[in-house]
Amino acid sequence: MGTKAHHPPAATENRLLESAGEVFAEKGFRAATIRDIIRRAKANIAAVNYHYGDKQGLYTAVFRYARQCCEEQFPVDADTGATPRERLHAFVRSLLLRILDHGRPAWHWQLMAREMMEPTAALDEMVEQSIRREFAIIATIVRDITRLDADDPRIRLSANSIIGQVLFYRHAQAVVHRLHPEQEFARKDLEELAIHIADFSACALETIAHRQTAKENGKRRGGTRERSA
Amino acid sequence: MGTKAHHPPAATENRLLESAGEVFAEKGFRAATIRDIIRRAKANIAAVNYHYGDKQGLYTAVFRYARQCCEEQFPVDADTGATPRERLHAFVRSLLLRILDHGRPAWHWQLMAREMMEPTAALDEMVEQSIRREFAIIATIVRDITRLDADDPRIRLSANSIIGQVLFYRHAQAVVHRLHPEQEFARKDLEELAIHIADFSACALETIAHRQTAKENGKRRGGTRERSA
DNA sequence: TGACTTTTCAAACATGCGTTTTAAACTAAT
DNA sequence: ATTAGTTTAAAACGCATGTTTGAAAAGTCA
Repeated sequence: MGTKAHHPPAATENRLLESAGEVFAEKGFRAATIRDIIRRAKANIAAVNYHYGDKQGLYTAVFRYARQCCEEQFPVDADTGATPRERLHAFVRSLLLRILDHGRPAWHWQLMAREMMEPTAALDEMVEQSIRREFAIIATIVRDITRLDADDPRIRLSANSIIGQVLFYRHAQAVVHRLHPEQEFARKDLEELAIHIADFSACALETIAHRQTAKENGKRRGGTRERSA
Repeated sequence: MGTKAHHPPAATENRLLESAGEVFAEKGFRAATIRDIIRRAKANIAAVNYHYGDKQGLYTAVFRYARQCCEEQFPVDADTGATPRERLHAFVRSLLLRILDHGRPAWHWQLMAREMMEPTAALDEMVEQSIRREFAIIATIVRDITRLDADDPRIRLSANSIIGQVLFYRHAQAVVHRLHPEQEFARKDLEELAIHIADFSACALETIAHRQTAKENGKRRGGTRERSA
């Protein structure tokens, strides 16, 4: 009851979700004001309470809306590319573009970044329904390149390393801009950035892979682990 | 006028800075309330306006205080270790411990992480007086390992990759915990983590270095750049 | 059209916030 | 002890915010 009975409308609800997404992403949950949201949405102030109960209800609705948009716009391209190295590049590129591309749903990932830093209940839902799946994909790629055992902790660590390199440009964007003002992140720059991160990571993973095969070849010779520094 | 004329006191000011640091780090500037701060500091509500003018003044004071504490507690250990690889490990370890160690000034880096995401004027000061110097250090290490030209963009990109791997565990801490609840970040785990990140990065950098020397040896043969995928 | 539901609207309410004010308590020098 | 200067204390002010209210408007179906 309430959410049906009209096909063309729901326009206010959509405008509300879009505006709320922008404002929540820009200001954060607390600093965002309902009055600002409804002004952008050209709606009345009581609309948010009528449709979503209260501010928190609107917030969680925005989150569901964002995830839904993200998924239909960027289907998880797990099998793009034949070689593991190509799949690594595809993964990095996809994540990087989603995070930084100045395209339409620009606020989705800004919201997610906020949640990562200051988690609410919305983050749990997001982890279980999106992030865990993505992590499994990159973990598989890492495993294919390194040929490590599935439960080797280095797989998890390496996957974190790769994701961390990408997310850096979202979380520390302000610092990067201040540190290197000349660097602008147009589409072309993002492509080069994706190539670097994928290459950087692939080099590391392949070295680990070589160690692994070397150890397997000389199994009997020694049980000690090699170290770096 | 006002900040002298008493040696033993200034106790309220210090308690105010400590409490404010905690609260600002936990809640963010906007969500933090003066009443919460002065309650923890066991001070009167007018104290913050008397000593720092207003809430914003307290915030910037807290930032200066945090940077000062950080610097005297963790002097930049640029020359620790002989080989570039050892220096890389020392750098990563130092940054990782500062960011995640549950030691005393726990809120300093949480504050910084907030500033990175939602920059105010305080970030500019921080970039110029701390971050830029740290970035130069890691850039030098990268250059020593790869032997790239000082102005090669790959140096900047690789430095970002290294820092990104470390900062990931601060910025996405909530996600990491939800994804792998079994992983706890005690001191021992942090040491292992530092070894992984340093090793992962060193492997990547050394592969880049090998490419570089190979290219220098066969200079005349071709001007095309090698690509990854 | 006319009863009925759903949505929009403007105004008011209650609360928590940063800030100001006024005075009291304390400290130290004369 | 008196005085001047500094710090603390409690109460109040003004304002912006989330939320509620009650009625008007729009839409739906007979």
